Amino acid sequence: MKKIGLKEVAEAAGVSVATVSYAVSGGGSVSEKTRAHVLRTADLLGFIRDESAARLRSGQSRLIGVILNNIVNPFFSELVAELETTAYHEGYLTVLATAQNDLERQQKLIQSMVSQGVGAIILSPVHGTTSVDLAAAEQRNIPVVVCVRDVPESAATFVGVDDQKSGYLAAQALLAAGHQRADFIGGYDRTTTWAGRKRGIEAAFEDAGLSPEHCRFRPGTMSPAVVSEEVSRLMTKGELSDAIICFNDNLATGVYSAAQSLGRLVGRDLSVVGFDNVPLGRALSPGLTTVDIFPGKLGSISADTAVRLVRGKARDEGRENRPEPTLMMRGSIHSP
Amino acid sequence: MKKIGLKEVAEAAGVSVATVSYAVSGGGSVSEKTRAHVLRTADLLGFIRDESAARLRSGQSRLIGVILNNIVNPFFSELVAELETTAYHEGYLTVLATAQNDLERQQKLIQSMVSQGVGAIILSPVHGTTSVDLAAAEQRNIPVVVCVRDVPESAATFVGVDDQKSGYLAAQALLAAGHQRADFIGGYDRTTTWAGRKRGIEAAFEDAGLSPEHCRFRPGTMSPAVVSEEVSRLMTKGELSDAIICFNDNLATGVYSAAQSLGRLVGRDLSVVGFDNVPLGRALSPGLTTVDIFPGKLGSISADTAVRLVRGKARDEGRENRPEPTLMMRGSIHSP
DNA sequence: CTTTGCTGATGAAACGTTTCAGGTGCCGCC
DNA sequence: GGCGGCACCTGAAACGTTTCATCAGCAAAG
Repeated sequence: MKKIGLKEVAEAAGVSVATVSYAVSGGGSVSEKTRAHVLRTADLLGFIRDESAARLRSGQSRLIGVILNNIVNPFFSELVAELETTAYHEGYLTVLATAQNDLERQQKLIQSMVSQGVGAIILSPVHGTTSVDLAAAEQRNIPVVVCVRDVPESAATFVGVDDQKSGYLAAQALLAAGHQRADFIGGYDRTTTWAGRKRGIEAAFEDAGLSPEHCRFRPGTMSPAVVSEEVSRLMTKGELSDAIICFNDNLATGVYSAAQSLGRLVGRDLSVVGFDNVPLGRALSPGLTTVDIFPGKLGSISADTAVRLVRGKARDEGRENRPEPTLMMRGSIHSP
Repeated sequence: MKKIGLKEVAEAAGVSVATVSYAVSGGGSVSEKTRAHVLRTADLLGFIRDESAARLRSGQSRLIGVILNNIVNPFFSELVAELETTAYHEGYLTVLATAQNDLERQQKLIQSMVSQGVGAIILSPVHGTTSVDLAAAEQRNIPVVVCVRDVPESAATFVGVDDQKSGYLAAQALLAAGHQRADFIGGYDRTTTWAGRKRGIEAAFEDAGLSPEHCRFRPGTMSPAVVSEEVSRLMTKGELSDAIICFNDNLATGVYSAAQSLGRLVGRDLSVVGFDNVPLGRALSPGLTTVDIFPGKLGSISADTAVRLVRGKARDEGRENRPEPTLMMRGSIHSP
């Protein structure tokens, strides 16, 4: 079973290799008749174009690299799902990899992706990423789209929501219900996302005439299990307020299970609010009040931006269509 | 900023292109001294190997294709997460795409992946997939690993659990609690997975001395929202038993929210059991009793199998280490 | 009739690697 | 001193595609 390449098709169709190439890739000038004929023989023989060779020669890639921390978090599942779908419709395949909070691994992944010849990289950076970490890609003229978390002082295009506004909305929801204190649990404090939300929360407290000290900030984890353990511990020691802002919905499940095992009821004994608005939050009982940051939309915007950059369009367009964070009210907030 | 290839490194190091190639790829015979010298200059210049060219020439790929229906289902998130991690450690990158229950799309994806030159394809097939759908890959000698659901009459390696046993365990859990009837909700009846579980459930009823007719089979959806709607409808009409087997944990969340909106309590007024054992099930209250089929393990086994096949090892090894489905008891079952 | 221009088709040179078939030089052995 | 053998290195031919420069043919214009 010999491999079918342009050459084989050309022979069978009685034309030159160049003509076949133009016919299948739609370029050049080929008469309608020969084009049809070539295409017919091509898929008669089962011709499949070799993108490796095409990329080598033309430098154009139909591959987009995606690097993120952890795809198990439903926020990223949703993001990736939409990202992949829009990329597919634009004719691109996605190479997916997870960096798992490991800067060195992220580094290697960027290298590998460049090596594989992706046309662009969509990156949700590990905390601690700096602009020099993106150099490997940018040296080779591979555009980078930074996603969800920004990387400081980088010129790369950023796709994400206004974190400060998100934080403000979350805190405001609790304050409006009459809470005077809160705890902000989870996340990594070295990310721009965490820092932005913190500022927003503080601003909300100030606008309500309360010192920002009324909110305790407890970053450090992205694992629901750890949050659950931490909340249990703090709660039994009485060191926790009854208003909890979780860094994301996924972590909020940790609060729910801690509450359950201590016999407290979310929405009656304590208030919880999250970020992301993933489907999971609707399944919890009571439903989780959360700040919707439209994970799916972030995915499709990232993909769109990436393909625009691959195709060499201007860097700045599309920077404006960032979704607006929106409060999604459900039953997890009570009035003290 | 010119591109740095073997040639540039060769010039800078004062050796031939061939030597550089051998040095960076570890083959051939190169003295330790020159190898070290070459490697040093290589990363001084920031050399990054072009895998497209390498693949073109050698036919060896460091890419593994993964095609599944829907990555939003946490079962698949877990599977993909482990898959990607083990592939990474073996030196492979994964190209991820979703077929979204669309046979034609799956077809195109297989083509694209072959075209991109993946070394193997891991496929969780759309319902209705037959062995001819895999021809495009197998003609080009690209091994296919079929995952979770099998494709009938295919020679491809299969990685998945014993579905019949899983179904048996789920039903048995309900029967042991004293239930006499049940409803099996969700899933697609044309998949081997659904059919296997159905057989297992029927077997359990028979072993308990009950006619299999005591269980109603209601396949047709993979969406929690649809399940929720369906359960609400059937429940208010009184057409539903109080023992529900959900095709997977993700769908079970639909039952939870339906129950909540109708004022019924899972674990007191009705029993629910799922399949998969994803983290989500622990966050629900009460915790979801489920049949663990080890999504992560399935992912890593698939990856392992795929790289073994890429490297040309025998087809049959490793078929035996399939995980055993295991019942995971939590609070979602009551005794009527 | 010659020139110009245009359409459709082609030959051949890249792209960056791998890898085969040699080619040096050097050592040790008879 | 000649020779085989070894370790190390190199030139050059592929791999399958894109794409530039060219060309044949033909019609319209001069």
